Amino acid sequence: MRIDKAETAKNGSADAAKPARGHVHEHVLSYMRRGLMVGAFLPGQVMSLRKLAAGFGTSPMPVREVLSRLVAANALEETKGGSVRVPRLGPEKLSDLFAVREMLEGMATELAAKKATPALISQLTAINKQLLVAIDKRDILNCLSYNQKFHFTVYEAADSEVLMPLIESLWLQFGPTMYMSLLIPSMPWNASDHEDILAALKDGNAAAAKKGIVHDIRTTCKALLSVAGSQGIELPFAQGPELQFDY
Amino acid sequence: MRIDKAETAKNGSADAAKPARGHVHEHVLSYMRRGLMVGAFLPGQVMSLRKLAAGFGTSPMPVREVLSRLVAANALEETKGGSVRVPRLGPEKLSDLFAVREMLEGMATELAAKKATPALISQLTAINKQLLVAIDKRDILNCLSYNQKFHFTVYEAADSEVLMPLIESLWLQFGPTMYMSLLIPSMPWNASDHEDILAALKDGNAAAAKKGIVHDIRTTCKALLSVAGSQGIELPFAQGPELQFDY
DNA sequence: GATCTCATATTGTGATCATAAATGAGTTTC
DNA sequence: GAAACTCATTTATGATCACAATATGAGATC
Repeated sequence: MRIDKAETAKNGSADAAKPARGHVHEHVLSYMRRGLMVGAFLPGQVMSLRKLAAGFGTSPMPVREVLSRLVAANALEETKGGSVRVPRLGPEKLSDLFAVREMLEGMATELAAKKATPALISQLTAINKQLLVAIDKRDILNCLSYNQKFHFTVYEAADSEVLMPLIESLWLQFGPTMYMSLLIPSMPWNASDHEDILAALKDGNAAAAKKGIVHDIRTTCKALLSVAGSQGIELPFAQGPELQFDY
Repeated sequence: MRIDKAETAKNGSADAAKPARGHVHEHVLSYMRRGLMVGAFLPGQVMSLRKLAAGFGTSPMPVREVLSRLVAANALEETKGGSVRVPRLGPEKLSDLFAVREMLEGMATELAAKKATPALISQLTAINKQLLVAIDKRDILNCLSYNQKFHFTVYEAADSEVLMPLIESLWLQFGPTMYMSLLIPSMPWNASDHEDILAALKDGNAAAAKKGIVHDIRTTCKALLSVAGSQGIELPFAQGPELQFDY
């Protein structure tokens, strides 16, 4: 897809199909955030400003802003040449990342448990049911989506404007690696801890809920490290799949 | 200071005094990061793209990128109109912020204590001595500078690429409020916990070091909340002082 | 005297351009 | 045959422009 100069330059004429009124970068940002968490971009992949812009059908400007923000959130890193790419996470950084996850997400879960409502619990139950379906179908995209939705729904209930952005930053960082690891046959797919978390939330047992999340995170980390250690996680694709999933 | 069209447009001619070779935004970013931590910008202050650019003697472009990144780091917030400003922190957000600080910086200190070298300890001792001088002279800028340098030197020793950016994000968030509070006469200035931390590091006592940092953070939080609660923290300046300090 | 209205100035946003660095392919050389 | 060099393409970057939305301030009205 290419940018047609004649169309973009005189966008003031016709082209009523342009609802984007000065908030193009928001759309690009949310797309890329979701894409990072769900496997649209792979570790090591370099992001070309112009190519991405062409893909979105915009000028490079909004994409520049978005990439800047993602670099600031440590979701992307800049190369020596000024390009940005999806970071490759080594074992040390991966365990660092997950140790901080345990801390932050454990704290958020504890807070959330103290404010949990029946509505929240039924919502989480529904999400988890959809997650189980995705796991059963071995549908990576929806698996990642619903797992993310489950966790973030819990954390959202903590109602902390400070914790949430930090947690999001962490998820953006390990998202691409997580996707890669799910492609490896030996990687275990399970959401068994979610049941315990739900039970703890029903009981209003904050400590147990926290313990459940921490265990979930620790299990994921171990699985990730084992597949990252055995084989070098190097896959044949240069680009992830189309970003289409029903969440 | 204004941008002279004739000079900037044809920068390829003479003007050998332009070391900035495609890394202008880096300079702007580090300046603004430090400025936020040290009181060059005040809570509620709106940042004008063009005015800032004129102040830096550049086009608005590098400033746009920097402001974007600071928004992404939650150091600045965007208004409804698309402008960005320094956030005003309410008591709830302030205590949220400091609760997370305790967690993250406590963890970093624990890690640092396990890797502490004599060189680090003597370095910290020197910084703390300078901090005490700044406190004695009631020099706000250097007080904030050296306090920040003390803390960050500890955290840097933890050697975690994950923790450090998160902690920096937190400091950028409470920096302006911290500066404001130091202007209030009733605000206590002390670094008494730093001695305990140094002692704990010398002993290789990670738990004690962590406890020291947590106590330091908690004390700061209480002081901040008390002055924020009593008076509404509203100061006569529209802009902070010039950014000049010898750190 | 306070409020509303409207003209003006200022703002951010996206597009485009110029430039220099970096990348990569192609060729040459040892 | 492998290493190194050259050149063309692609890259990000900063500056500038056009436009729409917002904020500002003066003037008129109640």
